[in-house]
Amino acid sequence: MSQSVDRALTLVELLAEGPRTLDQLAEAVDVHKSTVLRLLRTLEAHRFVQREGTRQYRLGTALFDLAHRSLEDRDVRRAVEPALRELNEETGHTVHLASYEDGEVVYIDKFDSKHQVRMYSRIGKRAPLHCTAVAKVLVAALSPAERDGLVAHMEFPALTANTITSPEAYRAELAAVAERGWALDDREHEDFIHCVAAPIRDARGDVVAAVSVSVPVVLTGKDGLLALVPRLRATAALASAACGWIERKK
Amino acid sequence: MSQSVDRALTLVELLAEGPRTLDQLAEAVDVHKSTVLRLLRTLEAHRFVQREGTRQYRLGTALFDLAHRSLEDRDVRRAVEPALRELNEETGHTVHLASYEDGEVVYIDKFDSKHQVRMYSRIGKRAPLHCTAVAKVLVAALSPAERDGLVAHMEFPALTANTITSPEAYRAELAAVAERGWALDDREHEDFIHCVAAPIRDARGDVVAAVSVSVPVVLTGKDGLLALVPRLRATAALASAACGWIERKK
DNA sequence: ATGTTCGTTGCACCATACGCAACGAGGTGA
DNA sequence: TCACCTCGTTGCGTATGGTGCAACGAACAT
Repeated sequence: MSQSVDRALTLVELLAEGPRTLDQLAEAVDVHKSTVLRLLRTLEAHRFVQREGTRQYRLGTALFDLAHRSLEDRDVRRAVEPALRELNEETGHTVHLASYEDGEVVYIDKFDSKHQVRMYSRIGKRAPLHCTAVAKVLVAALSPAERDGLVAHMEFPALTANTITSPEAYRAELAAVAERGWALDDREHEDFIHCVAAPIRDARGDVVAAVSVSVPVVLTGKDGLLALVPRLRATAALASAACGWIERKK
Repeated sequence: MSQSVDRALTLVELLAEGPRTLDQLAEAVDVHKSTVLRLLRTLEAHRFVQREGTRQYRLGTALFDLAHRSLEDRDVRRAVEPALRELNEETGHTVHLASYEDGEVVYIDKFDSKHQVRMYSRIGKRAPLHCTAVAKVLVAALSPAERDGLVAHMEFPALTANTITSPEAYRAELAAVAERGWALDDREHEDFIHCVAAPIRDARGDVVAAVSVSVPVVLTGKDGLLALVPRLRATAALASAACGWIERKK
């Protein structure tokens, strides 16, 4: 561990709480102010901090650059893996991670159920848009224009008795999903399985993926499934945090 | 300048371009890999970088925290001042910065016209919602619910012959503003002045303020005013960048 | 004017960050 | 299976670079 780097980073963290003067910083990290000054100068040269007026330091603009640039090549799958694994281990049910790309919803990660009864799915598989919870979440998050274009060209084959089979009903469902922040697949895809899904957001608030829990009906009735929603949303929140999302108060 | 801090920050900047291995980093900054390892460990302890698998380093999540936290207490006015000042000096016209809070639009900064003909306004003054360009921009950016609530309780006194005097016309105007990304006040507030305004966004893309240019009609006709729009939008983009906004490609 | 509170500079010392070289783990090819 | 190669990791001795000190200077207040 490098002492000076450690101190410099501590300074940055302190400044995250608001602007500080040199003396305040020196006292907070318990280092001589001349030392703090040198560290700040180095940080300033890299635009990690900037001076405000003559006696105030604050965080610099490099942090925005860095945060955003790292987001771009950040692999969502890897970032959210721990959160999803935990959900899978805690509930024992199948957990899916899906993302939307070019008019399709694709499963990009999967954690198998620990129960005997499993469902078939695999990474890379395309999810039907009209009867899966993840697709509902992802489509509901699209821009109105893109969403309308997509829905206009969709087909609605009835896979079970509960499948949504009309664009109108689907649009209404999407609106409901967007409103409440999670989606339900109530045996709309397969007779013996139902799911709930929630969105994962990045630093900008854009929905970058959806996480779902799939449960065989024989194991858990609808009430039991809905009881999982808070746990699911907690996972989605954790996963979003790993992608840079910070919930904005008020 | 502190050598180790300097090197550590350089490492962070390198990692912003994508994940790297220890050797790559050592070579890039031209220091021994054992040294780089120690720096990375320190950075890792502060969550500035994180390991991906066993032989990949990438930026850590602390950067998101920091970037967002610094945004919150960041003073928009101070951040965008240089951009607005430049617009004012270049065009010579009055430039306003306004923000929305609790149902009101307030001028929070102002750069006076250099021409003889000035307009009256002051920092802290409330802008009429129905007939100013800044208000149109800010109200158009509200959530549908908040916007509807606001418009429902608005009054539409006719201040000039051009003032919008009905909720319906105002709603249509807001939609047009949202669509094209800037707003016009075509002598709707005062007979002898017209304005254009554009939104300023933060890192999350939320509209945090609006910048406007106000021009006396005697100086510049409507064509001349509209010719200022590209310049205005450039300023808004610059100001947004200072608030952390990064335009997303595609 | 006088005092106070900051940021800033030069300097001498020694802690600390450094490079080196050797080790170990994990992967690859024959 | 073994040998080889490529990385990350560790311990160590050294001198470089970071540190605290004390004095200076600027800005502001009394």
